[in-house]
Amino acid sequence: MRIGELAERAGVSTRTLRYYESRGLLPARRAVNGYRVYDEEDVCLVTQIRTLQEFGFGLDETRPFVECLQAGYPSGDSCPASLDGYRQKIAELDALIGQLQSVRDQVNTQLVRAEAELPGGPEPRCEMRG
Amino acid sequence: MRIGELAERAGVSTRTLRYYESRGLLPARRAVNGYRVYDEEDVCLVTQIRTLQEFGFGLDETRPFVECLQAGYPSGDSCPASLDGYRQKIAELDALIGQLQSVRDQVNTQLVRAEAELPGGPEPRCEMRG
DNA sequence: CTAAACGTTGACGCCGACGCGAAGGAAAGG
DNA sequence: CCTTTCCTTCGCGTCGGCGTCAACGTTTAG
Repeated sequence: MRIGELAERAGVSTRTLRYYESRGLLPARRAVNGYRVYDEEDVCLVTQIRTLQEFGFGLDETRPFVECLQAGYPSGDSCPASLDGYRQKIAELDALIGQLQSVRDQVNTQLVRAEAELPGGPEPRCEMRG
Repeated sequence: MRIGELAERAGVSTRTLRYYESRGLLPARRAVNGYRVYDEEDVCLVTQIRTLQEFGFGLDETRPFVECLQAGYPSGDSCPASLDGYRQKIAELDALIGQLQSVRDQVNTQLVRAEAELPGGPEPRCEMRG
């Protein structure tokens, strides 16, 4: 299988595949003419990467999963390092969600206050209410 | 007041102020020697921008607030357009938080499944379980 | 034989909000 | 006069994950 077929089967662009290779994920054998050659497992590998990307994983963060597959395990999350990757991402998401919730509440507070002040008079000019 | 003083009083870099000017926010009068000249209101203006930035507003999204202040209103959110800015940002935050919650749950599901499979046998090789 | 459809490497573009450095003018103090 | 500090504009670098040429070689179908 060459890069075009892999790209189509994995639902990504050839540019993406070459980029993955340049980043050290997805190594490729080469044919005599220099063309990259892939096998069935590489489809899984790329699919794994894509799924994690949708979960917000950066390419570097997919590495444990990729290495797990390359080591011959049945799925990318068959290794402890991958599970840690999941746990860390969950922690990051929780932290981020918490921050966003906090910001959301602050903005909402500002909105409510501003709505209450609108009908009122001129109010003090140029206040630092952050 | 020149750019250095404004920068210090507003807690930003001079580079940032020049950038704001280049983006059409924070216009500056010029002294005969070409130096930028600011007044007290500009401190409020920059402070307003900074606060919104902390809320995740892009520079363009701060424009209604800035124009509101420039129009002479007591605070950046004294105008209807600013309130709409708040509302839209809240909506964006809610949407984002919802997506992140969804992703978090999906990752957690994967984690639980993978943890359950780890102790088990070899399992099918190279599955597309996303 | 030729054109189309693949493949290769290399390198610039994008987005946002600046950081950072160059090369120079201007003001203030000793 | 000299030094320091401030100011000016210009323009590249950053980060991630590619998109999009360019310029060229290979394979395949007609």
